[in-house]
Amino acid sequence: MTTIAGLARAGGVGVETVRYYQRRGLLETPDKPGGGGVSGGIRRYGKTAIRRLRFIRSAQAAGFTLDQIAELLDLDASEDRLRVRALARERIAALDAKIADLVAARTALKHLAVECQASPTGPCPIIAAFERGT
Amino acid sequence: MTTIAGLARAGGVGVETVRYYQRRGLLETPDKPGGGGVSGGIRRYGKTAIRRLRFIRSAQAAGFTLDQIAELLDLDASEDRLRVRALARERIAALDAKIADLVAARTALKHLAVECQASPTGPCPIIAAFERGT
DNA sequence: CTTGACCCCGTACCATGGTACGGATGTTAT
DNA sequence: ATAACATCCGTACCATGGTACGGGGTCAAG
Repeated sequence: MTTIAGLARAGGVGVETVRYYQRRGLLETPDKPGGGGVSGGIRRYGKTAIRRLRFIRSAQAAGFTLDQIAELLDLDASEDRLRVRALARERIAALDAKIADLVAARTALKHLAVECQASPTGPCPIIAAFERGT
Repeated sequence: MTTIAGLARAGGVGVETVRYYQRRGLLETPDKPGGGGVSGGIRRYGKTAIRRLRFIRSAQAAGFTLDQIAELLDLDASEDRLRVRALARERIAALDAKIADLVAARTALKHLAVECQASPTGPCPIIAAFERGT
């Protein structure tokens, strides 16, 4: 049981980020303590919260948006594995597309950089390629 | 010589995007015509503008930010090829890092998806992996 | 019983790359 | 000359994922 700062530390994020996730509905905001109607002041977070925060971070690392992560968290509760797999497949396809784009860009740029170094006269091939719309 | 709509079409972007690039200083805003002080109304764009717009689009495809593209455009004028190569190398390194991240995410996710399909009992491996922080 | 550190909450702001609105003015076709 | 349409320009808004601010409350140590 820690405070919000401890939770944030456990998840490797800032306190403000935790609060942001709460606003987004990704993390729940626990009730304040004070067993008898006393409006106690400071919320406490347990292992569930930490697990959830880690979930968010690693799903994010897999490229899911916060909206998609919200859905995954719901699916965690509903155990709809088909839908989870569908989301995973979608994400894989998107990652494949993105990777292909980046590899193409990288290859082209690398080629141009080599060319530019090799031929120090005339217009810069990198700039020229961009001007041709390549 | 076309209007802003023609320029936008030539670059495959919307008119508002052209105007946005102008605001960002990436494209110049030509003087309005009207040779004798008459404040003529409609700006005209030539091949230079089209080339510049294409430049922006293709540099963007290589992952440069608009700020970096602004610098590249300046370098185009100054012919500082060393700096251009430096920017290109930076970009290549960033692309490599990004690609590695995405490939790792893709591989992990793919693995989990297969696993999830293979073992339809117990907790969903995809969800479980995220909860472990993988 | 005060000081200092931390928490709470609403609200505002940031970067990035646009997209939309709307009144005024310009241009073109009929 | 008048309707229809495009351009101009300032300004506001959008999504995404945060980050910062400021006034007030709470809590533990000294």
